[in-house]
Amino acid sequence: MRLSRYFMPTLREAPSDAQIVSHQLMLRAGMIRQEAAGIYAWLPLGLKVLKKVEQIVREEMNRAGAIEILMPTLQLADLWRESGRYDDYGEEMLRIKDRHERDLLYGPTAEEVVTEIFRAYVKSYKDLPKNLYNIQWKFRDERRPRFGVMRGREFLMKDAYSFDVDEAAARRSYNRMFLAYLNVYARLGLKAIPVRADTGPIGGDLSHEFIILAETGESEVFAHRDLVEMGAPGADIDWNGDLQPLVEQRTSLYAASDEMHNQARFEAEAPEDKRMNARGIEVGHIFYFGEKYSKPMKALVAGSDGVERPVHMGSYGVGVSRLLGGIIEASHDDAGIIWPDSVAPFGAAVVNLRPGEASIDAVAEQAYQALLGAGKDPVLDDRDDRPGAKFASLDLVGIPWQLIVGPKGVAEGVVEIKRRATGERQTLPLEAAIKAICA
RNA sequence: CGGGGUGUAGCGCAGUCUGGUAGCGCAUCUGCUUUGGGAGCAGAGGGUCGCAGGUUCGAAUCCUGCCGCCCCGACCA
Repeated sequence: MRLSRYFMPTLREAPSDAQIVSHQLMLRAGMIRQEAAGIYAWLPLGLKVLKKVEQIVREEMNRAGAIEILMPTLQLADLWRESGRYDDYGEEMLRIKDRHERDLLYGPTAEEVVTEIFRAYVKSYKDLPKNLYNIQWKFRDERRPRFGVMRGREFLMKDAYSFDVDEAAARRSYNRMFLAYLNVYARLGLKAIPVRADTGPIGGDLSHEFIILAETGESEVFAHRDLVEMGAPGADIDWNGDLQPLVEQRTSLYAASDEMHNQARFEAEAPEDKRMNARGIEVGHIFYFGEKYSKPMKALVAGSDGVERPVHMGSYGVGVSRLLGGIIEASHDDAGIIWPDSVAPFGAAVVNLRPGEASIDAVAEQAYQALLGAGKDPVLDDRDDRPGAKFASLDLVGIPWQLIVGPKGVAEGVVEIKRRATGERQTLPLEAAIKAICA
């Protein structure tokens, strides 16, 4: 991609409606455009990052044995009447009528739909367990949308739903998602803490929220330091094996958000030098809810004894669009966004300081082709701008590497590379520069 | 939904109190100079002042109503 032909409308100043840094930077970087309160159009750069985050979530879901489907955004109210939630959900549900005066709604979540799908086909314990997920736009008509994509009304969510024969089996499904979530956040360059969440009327210990650490985060989190340092389990664990020890390792250490926090317990369970008090952003929520939907909606499976019983379900959400805001909150500086390599809109930018000057163009093109061939998803900055303007906008949008091709270097047979995250620069021959970026 | 604010060019803002027909910076366009961290000079284009009524010789400015958006609170991925 050539920047001279791309659509990357960066702004020098942040629009005044944006209060938090991630919102300001997403607007300034030309990633999103607000179309209504809490509703955004995704511009090329924002869309690229959104797709990369989405793909990482997808890969980790698949790895953990979940199966992707795609459910509709518009749902029939009758399904929600079956579960009893149509009247309970309140003003946050966007209700719509079609031309036949049928009640529809723009889905805020999909338990009803997925349960309807499941019950239509699955009748036996032999077909369990199953985990179906989708990555789809949701709508919640928040009273007060804010913080850009962190608290929008329309948002992209990955929601997975597990189906099991009993609670013990459901726990195994839960464990897979628990660990898969940690892998997702790790790949996104985030430090995530699973904290016990309120299970409401269901009870039990099977509900966790995942909070990523960010100094500007909205919620407060208290945790044992070792939990953060322990990190993710990694891709190569035995997903069909017993995951309980790995989960227990991470749930036995103290971790709580402010509303669940108990200072006395914290002090009892973590020595003073291990007590961490930080700020974070909630980016995932998993819970087991048993027969809450399967019972009223008659999603029954026959057990080995031939008796039909409601299937045990759990649901697992990740706010995909929200994660973009979360990543930026966790990773930025005064100059702009610092994308982790895994989700950066472009892997590297080749900065041509003198577009139109044949000798420089040739080296820039060569660098660009080399990075392209190496699969780095590069962009060529051939804009007719001053160097300072180019550097500033590339820093702003957070491209991890800049490969700078200018007259001085080309005369000496070298280029310069700059790492966005650290500001570190190196002057190298082109070959070595490419190698360093691809390392 | 309660409280507070705000709406003037793509973005950031002044002008409103005290009515006289709209301005500044950035961005855009043209020309020249410049070229390693958001350049300089000269010139140009762009706004039914959120919408609808009303008062007035005259309304961005005063009055009424509506709408949008933002912030604080209560609720959520």
